[in-house]
Amino acid sequence: MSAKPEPQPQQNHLLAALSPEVQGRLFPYLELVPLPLRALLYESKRPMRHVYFPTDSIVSLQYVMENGASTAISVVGNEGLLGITLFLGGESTPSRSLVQSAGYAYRLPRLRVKEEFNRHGQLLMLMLRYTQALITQVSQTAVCNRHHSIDQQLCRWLLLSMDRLSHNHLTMTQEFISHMLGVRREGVTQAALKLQRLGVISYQRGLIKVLDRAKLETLSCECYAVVKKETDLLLDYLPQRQVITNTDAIPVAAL
Amino acid sequence: MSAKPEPQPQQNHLLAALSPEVQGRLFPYLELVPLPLRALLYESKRPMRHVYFPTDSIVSLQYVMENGASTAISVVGNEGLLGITLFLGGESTPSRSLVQSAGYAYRLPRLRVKEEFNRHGQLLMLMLRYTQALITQVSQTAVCNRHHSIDQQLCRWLLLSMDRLSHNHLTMTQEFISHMLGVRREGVTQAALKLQRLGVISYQRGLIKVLDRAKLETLSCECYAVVKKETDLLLDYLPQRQVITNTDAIPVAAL
DNA sequence: AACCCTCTGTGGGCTACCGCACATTCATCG
DNA sequence: CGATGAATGTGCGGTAGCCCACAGAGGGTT
Repeated sequence: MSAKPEPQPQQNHLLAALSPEVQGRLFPYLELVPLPLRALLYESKRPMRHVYFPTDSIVSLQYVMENGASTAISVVGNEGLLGITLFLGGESTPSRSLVQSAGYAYRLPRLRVKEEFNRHGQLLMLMLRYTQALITQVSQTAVCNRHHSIDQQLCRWLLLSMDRLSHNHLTMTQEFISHMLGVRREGVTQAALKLQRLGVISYQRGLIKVLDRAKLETLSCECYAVVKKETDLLLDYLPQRQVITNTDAIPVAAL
Repeated sequence: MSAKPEPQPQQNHLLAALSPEVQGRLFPYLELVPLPLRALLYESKRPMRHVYFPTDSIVSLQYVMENGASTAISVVGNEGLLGITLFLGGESTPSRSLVQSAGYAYRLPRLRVKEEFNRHGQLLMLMLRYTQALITQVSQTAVCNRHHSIDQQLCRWLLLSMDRLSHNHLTMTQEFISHMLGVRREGVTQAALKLQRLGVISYQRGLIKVLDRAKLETLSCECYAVVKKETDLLLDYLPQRQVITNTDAIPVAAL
């Protein structure tokens, strides 16, 4: 911990896209919190107290069923935030948020979020726009679950995770991935073996290294590209601060 | 058409939940449009021009893949609206909206929606709250696609559709349902046969009658109940107009 | 009445994935 | 340094859903 640089709020793309004025109001209330592997940010059906903005961590939204089986419906990293339910008007969701890659996040108490919302400005707009991207990801997960093989889904999962990290390795076991994809562990083993034999990845005991990202993309189903495109659109839309100056009206695009 | 009563805006639960004041502002701009079976409200990636509030029609949100295969990710009827993308800040989505049960909807031009949004009042709050319910439905579809049998999914689908109609019969062929669920037509035939033999439904050439709704619910997976509960929560939350009086601040629940 | 087209039912072979059981490898820790 | 437990590899039978081909069965039309 000694020499490791502390994450900055700007590492989160949404926080970075806010104008200096809004940043000035909000940043004093940001709290840096470490997110250890497998921590639960939100339990299913429990009230939420903060909105989280990951800097270098990855968090998965997971639906857990009655029999304990689960499926991840989206992956959130420094491109997004956790807690959209708070501003959508609910207190909780049927899903839970599980840390999939350890790191840090900044969090904002829900009261501060409420205050900022009542200004009807950038933060609201950003969160709405992000919600759009999230819906795309969840929808595409539904499609992928129906139509694509475990092999393809593993590629999609690896790519989505890689995009949210600054390095080319992931710390997660096959067992863990199987829970994320909602499939058997053995199925993941088979898929991972294929990828390793193709020289696309290498791994051992919970450490996965991506060796050939381009090939990984060709092996993935179209679902990854669709989600990536939406996420990139979001980023294109955000960082132009000079455009986002009106804090009185919500700039609903193209209306 | 002669004796058939014209649908009223209040048949849509969201429109009905608006205060008289907001209704007074918006209703003059509502346009009643017939939605014939299999009409497309929004094409994938095409700009949207209106927000639609179904009264007695049912519309499905569908994702279509490169090879033409498709899956419906949600069902929208008089409990909701179509076009959340417009206020989330996008111009289009990768999905399309297909009329699954003919009927009517009221629609509002996007400029009117924008105007009403800039008041930061009830309409925005309603749409946010509805978005929450929609996300739940999409997520649960993802889970269902992964974990449940065609039999169970057919039950879920029939129940979701029934809830949005005032009668107990559906006009849709097995072929059509198969496209909605993203499975083969023969798979739907098998599932439908089982339900018919159990006396739960009867059908012939595109007309399905639900005979034993209670049993249909027991045969369905938990996904239906989860979605139903969220939708009901939405309805509980909305119709108390006396509570929703502040049109200056967004009443973000529980913040 | 004959025809046609849509909708529904059925069968056979195939594959992906599941559930289960167990073997093997590797890192860590006493 | 050997033991222990977690992570990964493998095999086998079962099954749900796929693809393909085709056979009835109604309903509507001419």
